[in-house]
This record gives sequence, C-alpha cells and structure tokens, in this order.
Amino acid sequence: MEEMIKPTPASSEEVVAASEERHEEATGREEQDQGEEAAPVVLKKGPWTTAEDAVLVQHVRQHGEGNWNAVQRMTGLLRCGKSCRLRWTNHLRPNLKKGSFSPDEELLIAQLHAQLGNKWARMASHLPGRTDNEIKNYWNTRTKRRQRAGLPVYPPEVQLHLAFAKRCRYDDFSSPLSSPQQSAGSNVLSLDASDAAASAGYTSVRPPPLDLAGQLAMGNRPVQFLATTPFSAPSSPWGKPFARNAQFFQFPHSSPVSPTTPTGPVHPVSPELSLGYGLHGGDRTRLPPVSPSPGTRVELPSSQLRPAMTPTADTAAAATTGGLAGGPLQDHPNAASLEAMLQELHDAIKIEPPAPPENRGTEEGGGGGHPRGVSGDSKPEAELKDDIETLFDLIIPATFPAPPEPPTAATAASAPNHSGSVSQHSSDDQDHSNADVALDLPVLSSGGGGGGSSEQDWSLDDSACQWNNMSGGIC
DNA sequence: AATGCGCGCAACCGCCTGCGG
DNA sequence: TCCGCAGGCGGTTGCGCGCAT
Repeated sequence: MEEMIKPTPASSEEVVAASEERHEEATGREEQDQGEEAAPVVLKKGPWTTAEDAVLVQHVRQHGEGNWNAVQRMTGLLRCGKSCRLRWTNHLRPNLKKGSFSPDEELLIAQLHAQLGNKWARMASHLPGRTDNEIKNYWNTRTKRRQRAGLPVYPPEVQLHLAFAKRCRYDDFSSPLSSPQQSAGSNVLSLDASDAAASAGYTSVRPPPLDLAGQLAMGNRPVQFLATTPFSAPSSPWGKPFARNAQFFQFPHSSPVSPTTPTGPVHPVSPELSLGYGLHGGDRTRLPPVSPSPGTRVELPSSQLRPAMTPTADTAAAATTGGLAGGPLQDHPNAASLEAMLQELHDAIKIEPPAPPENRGTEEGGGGGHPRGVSGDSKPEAELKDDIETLFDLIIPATFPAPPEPPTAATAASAPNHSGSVSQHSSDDQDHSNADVALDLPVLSSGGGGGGSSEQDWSLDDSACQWNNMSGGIC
C-alpha cells in the first residue's frame, strides 16, 4: 500500500538544485505539478539518489535530526519520514564506519547477541560507527550460513560462558540451599570470582559478558576474551578435558582494535558491558558510549531466563570500583559454591598437575551427571576434576552439535527459539523464566549433542578470524 | 557467453512506545 | 483517559553483484 500524502510545494534551494534529477525519479511529481486538487503525491521508494541524499543532509544540517516527517514538507523530498530517518542513520550521518566487521567486532557482536538477543539497536550502541541494520544483516546472514553448515552460532568464548551459566544453573536448582522462591526469583550470579564488576551487577544466570566493548575501545591493547585467569591447555593439570578441548582455549589471534570513532566524548563503560571479563581496574576512560539510559534493567536475550534485577546504585558503584565485598554474589545461595569452583578451576589450571592422570574417570560414573556445589574451602581433587569434566561435557555438545537434521514437526515445535532462525520473535515475547531455553541457545541442531567433528571450522571468512577452529579434533 | 545461485546490502513494513494535546 | 502523531525497532523483502556451472 502506497503511502499517500498531500502535495507540498517545494520551498528550499536544495530542492531546486536537485530537481533535475528528482523529477525523473519521483513518479508522482507530474501529478503534483498538473493538478493540485486531490492529487496525492506518491512517495518515492527504492534506492536513494545522491541528490536526495544531498537534500536530506542539508536539511539535517539546518534543522538537526528529528521531526523527519517535516523533511518532506520542508524540502519537497518525496520520501516519508521513516525513510529519511533510516537513510540518515544508516548511511548519511557522520562517523559511520563502513566496511566489513573486524574479527574483534564480530566477536563482540556474538557476545552482545548472547547477552541481548536480537536487540540490534542496543548492540549498535556498543559498536561505534555501526548501525543496527548493519549488525542485523551481518548476524542474520552469518547465522544462516553457519546454521546451514551445522556450525554453532556462537564462538567458543561465548559458548564457554553459556556453559558456565548452565553449570551454575544446575547448582542453582539442585542445591538444597536454593529455595524454590530463590530459584524462581532473580538470582544474581557472578561467574568470575575475580571480577567484582561481574558480581556487582550481572543480574541473570547468563554468564557475565566479556567486556569486549570496553576492550574494543582500549586502543592498542589486544583483546582478552577470557577471564582474568585465562585457560591454558598446556598447563592444564588434567590431560583429558583440556587436551581434547585444548584448541578452544587458545586464541592465537587478537588483533589490536583501533576504534574508529573519530570524535565524540568518551564515556564510562556501559553498565551492561562493564560487568564481565576484560577490564580490571585501570583505564576506564577510553570506553565506548554508554547505553542511553543507565540504570535500566539488564535486558535478557531473546531466549533468556528470568527477569533481571535492576542494578542498584550500590551494585553500580561496586562495578566501577571493584572489589568483591558488597556484591550481590554473596547473597546467592550458591555463591560460595560458585566462587569456590571457579577459583579452583583457575588455580588448577595455573598449577602443575598434582596427580597422575589415571585418577580421573569419574565423569561417566554414578554421579548422576550433575555437578555438585562446592561448599567447603577445598574439595577433593577427583571431585574437582569431575567438575571440570562436567563443564566440558556441557561445552562440547553445545560447541559441536550434530549435523542438522531435517526439521520435523516435533523438533520444530520444541526447538528453542534461539536456534538460529532469523525469524524469531523478539525477546520480549519470550518466556524468560525458562532457563533451558536460554542455555540451549548455542545448540543449532537437535539430537545427539555429543561428539563433534574435528573438521569443524569456526572461521567466518576463511581467513583472519578468531573463530577459526584451531587444529586437532576433540574427544 | 549464458544462466543459475547465493550472498550482502539497502530499504520497506508493521508493530510498539512515548509524548503531547 | 483517550487519541493521534512521531519516532524507534525488529523482521522481512527485493535488488544488484559476484561466482560457479
């Protein structure tokens, strides 16, 4: 249905200047010139011309952004207000960054998508110079391609966090300390005990975000994708899990990011993205723009879990000042368990293996499969190893899904919303109380879930991409 | 060389929200 | 409180281009 509006006489010099070209393009122009009465202008559709761009730019220069419907009235531009706004924001406004996404940007997008879902505008606010449309197009095409190839949507770094979250959810719901009310409520978890920011403000069982947005703005620093204590396969005390997954914890390429936002003030990091890994103290002055409304609730991804808790002033302060004390983590029933487990994981990775590898082997045992929370200051080594292996049992199926099967009615009905379809509902439509939905998010295909292929290719563009699956197979 | 296909991108469409009268 | 308008956002579509056959 064409949008019809009343004709408006051209009133600006820009229109005159551009009229030679536009009169050929505007299909309704002749009607406007010939008959004033009841001769609706057919607004032009399709690609914009340079003349139209010039008119729009000139208008914005003179009158600023906003009031887009007035553009047509004031300039005679045969475009609706929406179209003008879209053209400006996506193509004409200054400081737009053109060209393909850098690997760091790609990873940031993945992380943001894992955290926010299909909130393209929100994601764009963390990518200076990028538009929501750009990000949306990138993600949809990439998702479609990877889904077709049977590859997971999210890179290992993000999936690791998802797996952490899943692990923590097991503890959360299985622990006797967790009352039903607590389980159903808005738990506040920190998955990185070393980062007070995480515990201070992250308000769902989602893993805390990797602070790639902040790191993107850190100039010459290489991006650090993992926690303060990065995984390192060679130093792992346990050969099996880390050997079979060793390649996923080495990130050989982290090119320094050059933020190309040429001008504009710097802001403290957004509360949404300041809560995760990456930045630890130090320089927080060169960070990307904040979200427009600080203090807004942390929005969950499309398939996300529970209503998020609005960060309080205290948590926000803790997020910026650092320090574990005072963070909401301590209020979580499994806080000690989570912190202990993470700390043990970190410590275990750092130290030399204290025990021979044959002591392993509890993962398939009668433990029931679900990890247990850690309540004490230390846990037996076998138990710790079991935790680690369980962690990888969670990671691997999510990381290496079985090849996609033809969708059946049953699978289509039961498939999580976030299975990679580009036509999913908005996040607001999702049941945020269903943790399984969110945590199954990286899994692109149903069935099996285990195993995987050594031929998996993480790369997005064949070359120079951090998502490359490093050599070797798994399991 | 012609054709088909996939991909990337720009733009449109419909819905929702906020705001002012 | 209701209503209309403007703007924002996410989903979808159409087109052009490059590549493979």
